[in-house]
Amino acid sequence: MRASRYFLATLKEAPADAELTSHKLMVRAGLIRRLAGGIYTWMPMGLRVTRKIEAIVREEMNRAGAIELFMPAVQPAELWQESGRWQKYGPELLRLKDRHDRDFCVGPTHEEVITDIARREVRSYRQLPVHFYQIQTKFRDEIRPRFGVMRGREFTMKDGYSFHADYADLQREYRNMHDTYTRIFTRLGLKFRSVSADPGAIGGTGSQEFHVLADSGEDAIAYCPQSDYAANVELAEAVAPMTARPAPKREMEKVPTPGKKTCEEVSDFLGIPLRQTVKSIVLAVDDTNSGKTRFYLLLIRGDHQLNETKVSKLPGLTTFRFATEAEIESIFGCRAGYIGPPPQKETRLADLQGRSTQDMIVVADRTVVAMGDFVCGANDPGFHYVGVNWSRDLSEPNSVEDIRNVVTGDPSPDGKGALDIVRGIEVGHIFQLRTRYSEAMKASFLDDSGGSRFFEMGCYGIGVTRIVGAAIEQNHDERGIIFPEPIAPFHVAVVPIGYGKNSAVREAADSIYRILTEAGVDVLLDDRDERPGVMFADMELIGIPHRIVIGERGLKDGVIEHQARRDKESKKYPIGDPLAPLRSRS
RNA sequence: CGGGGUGUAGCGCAGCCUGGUAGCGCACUUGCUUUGGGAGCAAGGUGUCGGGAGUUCGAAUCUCCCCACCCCGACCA
Repeated sequence: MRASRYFLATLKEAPADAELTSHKLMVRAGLIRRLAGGIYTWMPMGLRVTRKIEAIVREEMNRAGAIELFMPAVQPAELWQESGRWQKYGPELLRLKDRHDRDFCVGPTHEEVITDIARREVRSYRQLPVHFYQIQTKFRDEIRPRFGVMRGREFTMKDGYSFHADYADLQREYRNMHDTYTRIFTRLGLKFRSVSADPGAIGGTGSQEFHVLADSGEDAIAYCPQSDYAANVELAEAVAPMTARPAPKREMEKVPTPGKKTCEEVSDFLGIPLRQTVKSIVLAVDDTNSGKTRFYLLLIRGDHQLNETKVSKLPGLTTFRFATEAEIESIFGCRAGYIGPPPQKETRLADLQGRSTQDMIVVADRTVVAMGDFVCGANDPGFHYVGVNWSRDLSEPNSVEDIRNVVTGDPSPDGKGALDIVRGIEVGHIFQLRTRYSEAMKASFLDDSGGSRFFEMGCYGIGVTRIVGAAIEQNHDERGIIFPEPIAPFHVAVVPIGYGKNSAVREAADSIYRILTEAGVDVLLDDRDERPGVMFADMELIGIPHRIVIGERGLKDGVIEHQARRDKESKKYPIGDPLAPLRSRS
């Protein structure tokens, strides 16, 4: 490709709305342009990158035995009502009506459509297993789209769905996909890790995520360096402390803590370690049938964080919300910041609107029940208790659960060492759906004995457009993007100096361009006759892995200069074999 | 959804407090010079000052409403 006939859209400055490095670089390099919140045009240079990713994904999916098809982006509501997700999916599902006032949605995923295909087309176990996939545009109306293409509303995804006669065969394909995804991300040239994950909204049982490792990642991954344990922090189990609850050393005492609301503030103020404090979180569950609201008081250690995913899995707490400020005050008689578990022997703290702390269901984290002489709110504005102990000062909690995020140093759930935490960007996810959709949508086949059975299903996704952002997030420097070779828009930039006025340079550049192109190399010839600095800066910003410079200086000695994107300096090669610098590395 | 912030030329910004008819850098156009790391000089074009309503002799500037975008938060215990 000749730069003069292509469309470079590089920018010296990034738009002010771009925050994340990869987002800024993608806009500056002219890969994308924003059309609306979370909706982007893929400019020619960016499209080349996504196409290369798609090609690798497609090749590996085909190799793994999956079959490509293409499903509609717009889907009728009926299918979603059948699966129950028309109600469940919530506002992320972009709904629309056609001219006949019929309901449709723009597909955020395609389980319903593919299950419909399977129940119509697949009737016999002889047709199983089968794995369909597509590479297609999805739309999810994110609450807060951000980070450019990383959390966009419209994005490209490879989604595959497999159908099996029994669970064992589903597990076989699930492992096959785990291997395939590992191959794909390896081929893409990315540092990644697969982790156990929460199946979330899609539903089903087993699931693993593939994360590109990057400090700016939205997800936290807990892994054990001593074993192969790795899980999303949403899921990673915080095991109960081995140590028994210590015996009380001091009496419970109510101390003034004026204006100190957070555990950090109280800890600083009292000079007591943060890990000796307990924070109280009030959750509410609205019972839609009775119209009543149940309240839960969750207790976690001051330096820990609540894990909402774990909480939502507890019986009765599936649909929890945080209590409002007003609800907290009416129960505890004081503002959040000074609330705590109700001490024994103390009279009911408040009885406003018939609520009191005695009606609360107290759920303590596993760590908290092993604490002694701790600090918590006194349910009196401006006061906390110190030296609080279970049994002596407080009734035992109604239940003890794992409700916190694991932190660095926590024991690994497999008992083989301590956890470390890194950040990642989720670019792939594989699920065992089992019969979640086939049962809901009555998708069945006849087995070898003539009996009707529901399909065992798996589903497997890769965020194609997100990979572009993740790859850049992982590979960049102060000059711009450093694309891994397999996904770079061009493999080599040929930069002639003085193309417009020096015929020797021009002829050499044209010749090298021809040789490389004929050898099947993706070349961008910068024939714009710009000043060298401009061309160098553009090619580096775009992140083209190799640069070959042709100038009057080198021609005299019969050499061209090659510099890889990460190299500090260039190396000279004889002009006769322009493929040599690419061969010696690759 | 809640809170905060920002909307002025293609991009980045100043001007707003204290009202007087819009500016800087980059980019763009033309010419000359220059050409191994984002050139110099000269000339030039570019705006519904996010939208609407109001106050005023006069509004980018003050007031109100709306919209868009960005950030933070989602009860902080």
